Amino acid sequence: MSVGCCIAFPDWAYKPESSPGSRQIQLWHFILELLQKEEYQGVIAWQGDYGEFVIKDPDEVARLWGLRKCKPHMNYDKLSRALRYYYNKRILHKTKGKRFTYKFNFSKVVLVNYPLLDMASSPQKLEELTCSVIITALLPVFND
DNA sequence: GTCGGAAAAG
DNA sequence: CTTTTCCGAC
Repeated sequence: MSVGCCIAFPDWAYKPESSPGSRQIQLWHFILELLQKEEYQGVIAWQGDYGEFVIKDPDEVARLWGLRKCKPHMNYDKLSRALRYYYNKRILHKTKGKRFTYKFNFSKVVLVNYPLLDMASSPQKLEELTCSVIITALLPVFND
């Protein structure tokens, strides 16, 4: 567990500059990025349970991802394989039965000394937080 | 559609 | 190490 300025998050969410995988944007980070922007709600959006999101337009998400990584031949088949590698890493898991739906493991994300809410001692409080609050808190840490 | 092995790229 | 590419199996 690593500690940031205002929040503490698991090591899977922490990628220092020197870390091998940090040189290029991580897929799950990119997903979080799209999820945060309203203009992509027709392409990918939060839906269902806490941390759950649905890819409404798989081809478009793949196109956007390919654009970011300069991989013109990216498609949902390949993007989804990358997402499946996250299962064992406990970053994501599949919401079975729901098409194009995955779920972030925010249960491993613990916020401490949050400016407005005191949830460090109450796991229930974390569940009450909206995903957008979590993302808004996490993204500044990951961005340059 | 989803899964996960295998090989390979960076 | 993460992700890309390819693909057989269900």
